[in-house]
Amino acid sequence: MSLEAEVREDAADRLARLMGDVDEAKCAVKKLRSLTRVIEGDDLNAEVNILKAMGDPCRLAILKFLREGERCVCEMMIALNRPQSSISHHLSILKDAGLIKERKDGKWSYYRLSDGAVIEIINQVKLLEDE
Amino acid sequence: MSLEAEVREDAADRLARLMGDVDEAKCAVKKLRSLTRVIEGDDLNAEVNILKAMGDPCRLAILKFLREGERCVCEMMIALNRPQSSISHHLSILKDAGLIKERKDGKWSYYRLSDGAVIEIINQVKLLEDE
DNA sequence: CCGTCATATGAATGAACTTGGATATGTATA
DNA sequence: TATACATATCCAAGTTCATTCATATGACGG
Repeated sequence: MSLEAEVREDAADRLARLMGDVDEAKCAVKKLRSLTRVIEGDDLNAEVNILKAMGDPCRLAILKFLREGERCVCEMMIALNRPQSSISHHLSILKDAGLIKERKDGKWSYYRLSDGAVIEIINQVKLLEDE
Repeated sequence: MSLEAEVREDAADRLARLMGDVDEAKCAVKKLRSLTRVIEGDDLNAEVNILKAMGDPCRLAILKFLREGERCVCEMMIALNRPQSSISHHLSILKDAGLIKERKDGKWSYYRLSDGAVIEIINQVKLLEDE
């Protein structure tokens, strides 16, 4: 039996003891695992990447800064008061996560939010924080 | 001059050169810094904590699991197939961030989402991911 | 082409985080 | 009071991540 299955078995045993009735417990385990499948049906990793990308002070500040519209790197350096390599690094993480889009124009790179959902997430987080 | 101020000065010089006009650049810098103040006016740290708490595969799965309602630790162990110490550890992070609430009943601890905003954030993240 | 400029990338360091086993805490039951 | 149990906390090890200096890339102007 795989290690993973053992872990499950252990937990299932607990539940059986908890519920008293073994058959009932088996049924409950079945239901729980079907929920697992629903959760894992989403691409958890992609979603985690988005949240991880937003979960950094510098990057969240960048996103908030971009609510106003398109901006270039040197403006962010001033507004956020960080070295260029830091801003550039964080921008690439945000871009990889699909949160922002880039437009190159000569020497300059301009960035903007890729979707209104980003603003919506920021707003909901603020709602949560205010409670 | 503080290191921080030097960084700003450096970036401001860049902008001045970029815009050609020093006075115009000073004005632009002023505007950028006022935006900074707006961004930092929010409690960035609290917001980052919320996003960081959500940005982990196990914790996001827990939150999705709790969409269905109140659950105890042993159910999460089965559904997410993780050792008890891991589930417990992640629950405490989610609780500290204010994302979930706890109810103790005898030996058992039950957890639930603390606010509908959590579900809303998860939905918006999924929207972003699907694009 | 050559130097300058805006931005990206590489590399090294240190801090923060996840993980899981071991142990502690606190509750119920006999 | 002693035991079993659910959950929390501790600890050590491995991993990921942010930071920033140094360097590379690629575009513009002379």
